[in-house]
Amino acid sequence: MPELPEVEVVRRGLATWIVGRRIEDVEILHERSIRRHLLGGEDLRGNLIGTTVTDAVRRGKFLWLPLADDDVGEVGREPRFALMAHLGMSGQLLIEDSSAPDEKHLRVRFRLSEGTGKPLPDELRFVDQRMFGGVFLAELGPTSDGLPGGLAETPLPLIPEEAAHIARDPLDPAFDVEIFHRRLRKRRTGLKRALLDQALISGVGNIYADEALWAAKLHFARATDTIRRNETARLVEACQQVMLKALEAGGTSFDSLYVNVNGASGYFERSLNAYGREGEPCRRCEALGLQTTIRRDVLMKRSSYTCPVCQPRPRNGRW
DNA sequence: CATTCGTCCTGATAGC
DNA sequence: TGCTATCAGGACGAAT
Repeated sequence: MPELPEVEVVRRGLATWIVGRRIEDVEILHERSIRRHLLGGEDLRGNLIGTTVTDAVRRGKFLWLPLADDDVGEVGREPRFALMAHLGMSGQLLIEDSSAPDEKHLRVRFRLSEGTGKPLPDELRFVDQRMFGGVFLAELGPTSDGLPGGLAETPLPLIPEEAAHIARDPLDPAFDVEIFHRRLRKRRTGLKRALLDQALISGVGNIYADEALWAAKLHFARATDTIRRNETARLVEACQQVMLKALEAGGTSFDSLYVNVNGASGYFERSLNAYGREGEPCRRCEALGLQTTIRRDVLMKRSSYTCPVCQPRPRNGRW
């Protein structure tokens, strides 16, 4: 499941291989993957064809490619539109040559102009088995979000309206722990629910939420309005540490032509401490000579994994 | 207003 | 063998 590190790996691949290329054609193989483009497939095609990708930007799990219009007078100006993508659960953005056979779950094909110099793959493909993800055209809004977890001054580039409600992620240099702490304390919910709320802190999904909570020795049901400043700091550091480690593991091959999200996340599984480890020993306890096993609970219809010793359940917790 | 729930989707897997 | 049931999860609109 692509969470922030996996999406960042994809972003780097796109920044390396797609920026500067022109979109020559768009082929939509499944309408569902463009459902968030309300004006439909023909509108999407018409708006994309002839534009040039100027950048690859990410916030949380949202990814977008700002586009310059080739029309006279538009080149060189700040892009006003972007091709927005969300990978959902199973989405991939693959950079491939048109000679490569179509993937079984190929949903949208973007044919690209040739780059300068050596021959480059001429297609960007959106592949998505479960179709929770999608692509669409977004209008870029003003820079000053001043909002979700952010500082007043927002560095470029512009943010699509559809992502304006998404908070800063823990790897964003402008992520502000103090603002996050204050907003967290105002919540009347459990800690993991808050972590998964993209309007409060973005990029954290079910897997890294469990990993960060384990690393910070905090329970998912801990009431957010009782969180202390040093606990928030510990949690944010845990999020950063876990995500940076995953990024390090998956980001090493970002210049590969084949940007494979699943391949990247496959590596991460080997270094998980909590997620998916029900019944297996807690590594931290094990090092201390204790025989504790990770337990699984169901929260929000999703699995949550904790160490009952490192992460004791709070008395007045909120599930 | 804040918070929580239900829904979308497909393929792997378990159980009979 | 082949059928059905269950599970996985991000985001968003609906319900509370």
